[in-house]
Amino acid sequence: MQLDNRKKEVLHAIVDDYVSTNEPVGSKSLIERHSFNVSSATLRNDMAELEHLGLIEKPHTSAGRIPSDKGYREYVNSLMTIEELTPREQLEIEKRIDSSVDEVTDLIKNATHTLSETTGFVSLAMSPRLKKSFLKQLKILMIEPGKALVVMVLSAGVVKDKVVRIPNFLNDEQIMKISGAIEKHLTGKPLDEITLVTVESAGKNTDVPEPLLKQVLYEAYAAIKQADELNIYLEGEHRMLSLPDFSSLGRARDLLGTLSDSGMVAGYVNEMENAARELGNDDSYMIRIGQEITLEGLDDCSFITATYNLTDSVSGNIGVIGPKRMLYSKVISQIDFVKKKLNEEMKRFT
Amino acid sequence: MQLDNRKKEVLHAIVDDYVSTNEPVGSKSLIERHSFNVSSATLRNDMAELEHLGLIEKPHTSAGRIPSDKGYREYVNSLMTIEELTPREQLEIEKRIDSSVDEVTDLIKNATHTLSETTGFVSLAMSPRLKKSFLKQLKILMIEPGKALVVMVLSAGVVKDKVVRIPNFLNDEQIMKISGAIEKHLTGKPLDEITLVTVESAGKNTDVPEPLLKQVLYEAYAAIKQADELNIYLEGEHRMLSLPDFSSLGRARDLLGTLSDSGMVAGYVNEMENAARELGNDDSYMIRIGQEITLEGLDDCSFITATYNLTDSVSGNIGVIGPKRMLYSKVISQIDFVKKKLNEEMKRFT
DNA sequence: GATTAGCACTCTCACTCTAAGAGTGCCAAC
DNA sequence: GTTGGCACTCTTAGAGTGAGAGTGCTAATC
Repeated sequence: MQLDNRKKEVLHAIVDDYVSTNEPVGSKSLIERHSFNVSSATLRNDMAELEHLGLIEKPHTSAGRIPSDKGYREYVNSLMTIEELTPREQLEIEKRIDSSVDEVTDLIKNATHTLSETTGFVSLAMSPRLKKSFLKQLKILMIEPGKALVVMVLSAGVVKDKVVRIPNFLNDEQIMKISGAIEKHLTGKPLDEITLVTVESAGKNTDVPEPLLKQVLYEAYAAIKQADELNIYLEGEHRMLSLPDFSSLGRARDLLGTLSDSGMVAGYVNEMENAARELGNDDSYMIRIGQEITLEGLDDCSFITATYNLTDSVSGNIGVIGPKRMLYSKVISQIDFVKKKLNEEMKRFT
Repeated sequence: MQLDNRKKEVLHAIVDDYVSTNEPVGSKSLIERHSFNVSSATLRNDMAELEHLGLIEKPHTSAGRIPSDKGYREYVNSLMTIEELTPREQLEIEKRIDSSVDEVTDLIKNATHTLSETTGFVSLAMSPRLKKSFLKQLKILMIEPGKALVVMVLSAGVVKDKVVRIPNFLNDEQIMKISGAIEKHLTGKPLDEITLVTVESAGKNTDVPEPLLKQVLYEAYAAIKQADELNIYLEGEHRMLSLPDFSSLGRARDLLGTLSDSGMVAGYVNEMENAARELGNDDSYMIRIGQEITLEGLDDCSFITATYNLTDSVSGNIGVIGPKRMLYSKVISQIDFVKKKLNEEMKRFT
């Protein structure tokens, strides 16, 4: 995209004005609001050119221009400058991040909440991808005949558990043996290297009768697999209803309908993460604008995420879904700052 | 409320027609749609009377009538007849209730989901009130120096845990001793009879140095208290946006805004439950209509809940928030049937 | 070649006006 | 107590209008 300097400034100004006023921007009001040292006719020529390039568009013939998805993309990639949050804003966020919680999950939920409150948009976070974390402890506790609890402590400081069914006849001692054997053989192994075969061979030399043993091992395996399932936390969906961008009930309905399927949103966040890795993206954030988002009903939204790290190899995402018409530089710094604080807090757990 | 038979029929018909058409009901259309053997002028007199009694109202001078909150209340209390679901509808619900889950929480979430899908409204469930359930097991597992996991098995078949901080110097053996002592003394005690004093006296004769011991006991106590905290599961908020009753964005915003504060909703459900108990209500459901609901933004809603039982003394609520203008008899049977299925499934856990 | 002033043209938006339609309340008669 | 009749009220949809904002084009100017 080769744009001369003035055209860049014009696009920049159009995005800024449109974001702040939510009105299509005309050549005259551009002149009024900014100090271009040319006439409105000249800007009209520039604007025609920008429209020709697909960076801005008109809602109708006699309206001003609004940025297209491509225009926002250009703005985000090349034009905007990201400013640090003011100390005051930073303090506001720091106050909200609760550093007294004892579980990583609570910390993440807390950060999600903070992000929704500060941006005023929908915020979301994925639970950490635990595939690369390894087992530090695994205990099977008898709850009652036929039922046991598998408790796992993972290297990333995360505790997971799952209630499982076991054969009725098994006693405490037998369960302890199996539990001990699994722990002994699998401690230190990353979750994604643990398969049903690994678990079965770990329990091999326990003197528990074969079919019973096998069932317990299977359940233990299922518990381990469940531990690395991804969760997503979404918050602040209702905030979208207060934005003029979603004053049409239809759009709002489509948007909230899509967001209610949290599994789908989680899948999309993963897709973004993977795409960024493949591209070797070195930005601290990922961004998708308007139609770039393949989820239904998010055409008028932008989706911004960042990656937090629990350990070097265990990470997750945190981000925001807001209207396309947002103050990108501000929102990006907010996400970035929350992520930074989250990373700091997470050191306590590992 | 003494109404002669025809007036009752008129109110019944107005509610029915308004619920199905979402249009104010006029005297003429009442005659057309129902076989009253009188003229529209007579109905107009009856309607004037019903309006005088505050049971129906006019949106404006020349519109038909719509039921008032009081009218709906009369309808629900005295006029409607609740019909059983058809076998087909029952099957639909049975298919959705997943009987393979191993944890009570999952079962409840599943029932909530089912209820939202079948009614098309917002559904909600409260976690069981565990105050009256008693401790069956309590184990403290060392996770790493300074950190432990308190695992509790409760009489109602529920497993709870909490990560807690403990003094760094404590070793596995000391923790086991404390854990054993607590379990020995508190097993069988209902949660609401366990106080900090009880826990402290339970751990008294452990030979662990005083200040360290005290901290662990306090954390164990905190874990027990956290176990009986109430959770609420809300689902299907976005469905309200598809209803004509919330086609005004303002109303929709207020409603979803209120629902986003799940703690507040949970408090309200508790209040309903307590009020019903005090009144010795023997209905299988509780219902609040329009302004009877003290939550902001729910003026156009009705709130219906039922009580499920995990054990004789451990119960929770499940219900629906929908528009006032709903098919009460149908929705009530749906809630009732889901509750019944839920109760049946819960027997597996206790 | 870039910039500008001027102007005709287009489209939206807010307003007003109007007629149709639905429903009511009341009165006098049955 | 019930009914037919009728004047009255209020909403809604549609049509028409003028103001306002903005554009694109042309011809002149720097």
